[in-house]
Amino acid sequence: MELYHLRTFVAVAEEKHLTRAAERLFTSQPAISAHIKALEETLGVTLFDRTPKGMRLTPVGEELLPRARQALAAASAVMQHAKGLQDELIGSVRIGLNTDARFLRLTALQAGLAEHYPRLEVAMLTGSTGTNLPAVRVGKLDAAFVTGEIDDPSMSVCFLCDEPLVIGAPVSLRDQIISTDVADLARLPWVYTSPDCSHFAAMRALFDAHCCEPTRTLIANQEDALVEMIRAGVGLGIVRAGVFSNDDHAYELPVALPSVPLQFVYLRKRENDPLIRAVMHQLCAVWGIAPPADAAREAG
Amino acid sequence: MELYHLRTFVAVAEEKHLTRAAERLFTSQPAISAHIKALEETLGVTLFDRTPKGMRLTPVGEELLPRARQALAAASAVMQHAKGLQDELIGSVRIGLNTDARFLRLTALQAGLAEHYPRLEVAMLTGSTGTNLPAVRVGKLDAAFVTGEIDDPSMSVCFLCDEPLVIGAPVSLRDQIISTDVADLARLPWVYTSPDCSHFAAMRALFDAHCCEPTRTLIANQEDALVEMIRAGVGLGIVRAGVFSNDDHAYELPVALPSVPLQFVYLRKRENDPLIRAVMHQLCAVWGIAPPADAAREAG
DNA sequence: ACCACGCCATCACAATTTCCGAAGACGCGA
DNA sequence: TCGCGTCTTCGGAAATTGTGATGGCGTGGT
Repeated sequence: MELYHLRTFVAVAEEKHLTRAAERLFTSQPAISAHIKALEETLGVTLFDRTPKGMRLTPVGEELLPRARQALAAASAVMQHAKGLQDELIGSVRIGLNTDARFLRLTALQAGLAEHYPRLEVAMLTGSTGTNLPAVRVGKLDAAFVTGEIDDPSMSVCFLCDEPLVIGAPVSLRDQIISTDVADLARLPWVYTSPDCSHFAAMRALFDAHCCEPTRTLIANQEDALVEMIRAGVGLGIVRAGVFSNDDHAYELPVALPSVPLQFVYLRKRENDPLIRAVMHQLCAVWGIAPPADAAREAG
Repeated sequence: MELYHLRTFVAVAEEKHLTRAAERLFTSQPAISAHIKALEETLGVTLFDRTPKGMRLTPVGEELLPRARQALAAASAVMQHAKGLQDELIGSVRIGLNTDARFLRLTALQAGLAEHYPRLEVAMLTGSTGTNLPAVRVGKLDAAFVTGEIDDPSMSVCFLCDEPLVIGAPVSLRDQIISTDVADLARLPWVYTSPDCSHFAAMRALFDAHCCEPTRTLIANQEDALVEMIRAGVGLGIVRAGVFSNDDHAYELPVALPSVPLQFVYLRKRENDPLIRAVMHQLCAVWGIAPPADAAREAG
């Protein structure tokens, strides 16, 4: 028994004629006849009395008709519900962060996602470039903010902005900072970032260029931990410009540093995933950049 | 969308593998794959995430699954209900009577029908042979008791018993009944049956044989009316033997009359109608006669 | 690092089902 | 009695569905 049997059953019951039911269902009358016959055989009951005037429901058919309607309605409900879910994103998306929410414009992103996909649960998970990348690779994250050049063909990378770096210094060490010469600074205590952080590369470049090695004091792989260490006076460190504005405990040294790109990454194979598309769409709107074109052509 | 799509959907959702779902549904894995693909296309949503380990429901699929189950259950309810109605007779059957209920053994017939077909509504409609036959012909009755020979090829006739006839006379006329000679009796007042009643034929035969004509007094086409007329002293009449046993107002004259057959008739073209079959089966049980064999061979 | 395994998607072709148009059977009404 | 409208049946065509083989892909064991 299939749905078309029931559809035909109901149509014939309502039209009381095979011919009219056939017209209503845009098919031929023999087809309708066969449907009814097959249905009657599988059900083992007679649904209609055949009269010269048409088809009249038997008491059994009368009794089965509302159930058939119910089944059709239930099937229709599936389709209806699916239509409602058509372009709806439901479930959750996990986005890895690598720095503070304001700089990443998270409230705007969250607002855009919430507005367009009210049933999408958005999880913003703090981390760092170093932890975000593998998390995205293994699927623990759907996408993530990272800094620095990403050289991974399995990743799609979306450039957001250049992030200027500065050397941050605690106020408590101001007395010991007599010059902004890198070699001098290297002798002071430093808070290291972890090697998988892009700031680490910037730091290496800086000291290598001046042929010196900083004093290692502490390694922090979370940016806010790093910032707190600097503010607490543990040592100098490389941070994004602006984190110490109007800060009583730390300030920026006027040393030119290269900037690193802030980027948004996700698995390339998911670039056509509606979830990713939606997040990217909102993200690009927030950052004022063009969303990635329909990337089907480079999917192979 | 058809039911098999939903069946496959549910099976895959439960088995989490196309392969296993295919085994469960006794078909091949590509077929299952096609079902899911087609369903996803008609619904416009993605139901499963394809993983190397199998199929995992998406949140959308998760949401649609119970509705799909509901639709399948509704369809299954149709079949279930139909199975229950399989050999059940529902609706009503109209049986025409031509004499009193006890003689027709109606309580036994009613009991048998009620026991085997509790949902069958049985209507016993009083009438006479003359009114019952056309009523059966035009479908106002499904079957009827009649007396006398029936010569109608469109009718199936089932002989039940021979019905002995007697001349009934009112006690109030006893004084005027000096002999049982028919010619003498003919001079007394008579209550006629209508010409379409088999008793009428018996009456005609009786008087024709004795070359006399009875005095017509009143015509009654209902047997109980006839009986009442006789008891009220209106005149003599031909009735079934036994109706006046222990009756204070009328009695039977010892005049030999031919008997007429009591029969049960229905439209021959309905002889395979389950309703007719059921009634005949019960009727024959009550009357202790063999039910008509599967009459398919003489249906043409 | 490699290979074997299990998973699903796709393909071409076969089997089945469904569908159609025509013809037949039947009862009704003119 | 004939015409009309109904449903049923029939043969062949069309569409759908199912099958087995093949390939891509990721995983886990060696």
